[in-house]
Amino acid sequence: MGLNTALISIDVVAFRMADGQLQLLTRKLDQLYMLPAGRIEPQVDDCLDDTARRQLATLTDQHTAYLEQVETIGSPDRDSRGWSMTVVYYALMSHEDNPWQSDDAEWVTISEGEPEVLLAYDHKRLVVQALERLKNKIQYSSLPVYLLPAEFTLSDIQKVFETLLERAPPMRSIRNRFLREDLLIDTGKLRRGSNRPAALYRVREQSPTCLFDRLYLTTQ
Amino acid sequence: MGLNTALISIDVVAFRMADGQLQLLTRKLDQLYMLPAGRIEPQVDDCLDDTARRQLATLTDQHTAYLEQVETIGSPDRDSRGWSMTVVYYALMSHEDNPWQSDDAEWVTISEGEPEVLLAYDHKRLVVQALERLKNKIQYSSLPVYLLPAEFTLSDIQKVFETLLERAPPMRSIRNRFLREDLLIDTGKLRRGSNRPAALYRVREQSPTCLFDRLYLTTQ
DNA sequence: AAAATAGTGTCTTTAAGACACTATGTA
DNA sequence: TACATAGTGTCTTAAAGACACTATTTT
Repeated sequence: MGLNTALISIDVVAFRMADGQLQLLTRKLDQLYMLPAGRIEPQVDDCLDDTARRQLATLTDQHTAYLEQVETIGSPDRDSRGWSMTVVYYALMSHEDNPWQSDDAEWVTISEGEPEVLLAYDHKRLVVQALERLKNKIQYSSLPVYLLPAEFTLSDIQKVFETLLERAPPMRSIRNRFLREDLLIDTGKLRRGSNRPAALYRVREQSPTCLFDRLYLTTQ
Repeated sequence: MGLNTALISIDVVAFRMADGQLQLLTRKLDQLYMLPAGRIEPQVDDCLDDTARRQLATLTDQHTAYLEQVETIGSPDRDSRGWSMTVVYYALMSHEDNPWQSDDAEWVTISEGEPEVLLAYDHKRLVVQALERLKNKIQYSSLPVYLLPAEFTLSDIQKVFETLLERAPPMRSIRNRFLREDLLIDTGKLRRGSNRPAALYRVREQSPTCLFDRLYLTTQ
C-alpha cells in the first residue's frame, strides 16, 4: 500500500532580485504561468525538502541559497477534482548571469506585492503568503544576503529592504547589525563605480542563518 | 477521484499548564501513549485547522485558545507501510477544572523538555519540535496568556516563562510589555493569598495575538 | 510585627535612529 | 573641483534589566 499523492502537491515560490526588482520563478505552459510544483516521488524523495528542490531543478540549475517551508494548506475548493492539499515552500537565490534554464522557465517581476502576470490556480495567493513571510523575516534575520550574489556590499543589503519593503533601515543600523556578529567576511575587494568604492563582503562558510533579537523600527 | 488520506495524518501537540508544570494531551490505548491525530475527512473538514480541532475534540471539549501549524514532515521511514506525511500542529489551552474528557485522554507532564512517558511512533520528536517553537515564540508574543485561565495575574505570566524556559524576565519588563499595548483589561478583581493581593487581568476580546518587536534578553 | 508577594521609581545598558561629518573614488 | 556614494562619530531614543524601595494583604 503506497501513498496516493494525486492531490498533494509541493509548490515552491522562488525569489530572486534582478535590477532592483523582485522576481518570481514560474513555469510557462501554453500562455499559463504557474509555480514550480509537483508530487512526492516516494522512490526519489527522502523528505519534503527533497521534493521542493526537485521542482526547482526542473526549471533551473541555479543554487538555492535558502529554502523554507511556509505552510501547508488544504481545502475542498482548490482543485475541481476534490479535496486537495499543498505544501508551500519559498526559496531564495541570487541572480546569476548564465545558469541553465528550462525552455518553459520564466522569471516574472513582482511589483507592489503582486506578480505582474496572472498565475494559474490559487498560485497568486501562495506567492502573497510566501512574500509576507519573507518581508517579515528579513527584518530580524540574515535572510537578505541570500538574495544577493556571492560577493556584495552593505548597500546591497539596504537595496534588498528597499525593494521588498519600500523603505530600508539607515546604513548605520545595517552596518552595526551585520558586522557585529562575525557573519560576514571582508573579501578585501572593492566594487568600483563613479564614486567611492564599496567594500565587498561574503557570507562566512557554513554560517547558519542568523536571527537577531530585534526588528528594525524604520521598516515597521 | 478523491484524496487517499491513508498515509497523511494531522497530529496535534496540545499543551496546558497545571500546578506549575507543562502538560501534554495524549490518547492512551493499550498502555500506548500517542498524540491526538487523524486523517482529513473531506466531507467534514474545510481546511487543515478543522481537522486539527476535530482531533482535539475527540479527547476533550476544552476550548483551544491558540492553534498554529508547526511544520509538515514526510519521509519513507516514519511508517512501516511506506512514505507517509504528517502536518504537525500545536495548541494552547488553559487548565480547566472539570471539562469533559474522553476515557482514553490523559495529560502527561513534560519535564526537562521531554514527556515523562514513552510516546508511540515518532511522536516524541513532534512534541520536541512543537515545544521548541513554543519556547521561542513566547519570547516575542502574547502567547503566554493562552496557557493561563481567563483571569490571571502578571506573575502568572512570569510563571509560564519559568515553567517553559527555567528562567523568566523580571516583573518590571513583563509589566511594561504586557501593559503598554492595550492587550489586557484590568478586571478590577483581586487574587488573594497570604500576601498582598494581585490584580487580575483578562485578554481584551478579539485582540489578536500580539507580536512584540524584541526578544527578552534574560531568557536567551 | 513578621512574612510574603505585588508593584513602583529610577538608573543602567543595549541596540536602533537621526544626522552631520569625513573619505575616496570618477568625470 | 564637483559629484556621488561609502563609511564614521556621536547624540538621542526606546525598551529591557538591575535593584532598591514602597504597598497591601494574611498570620
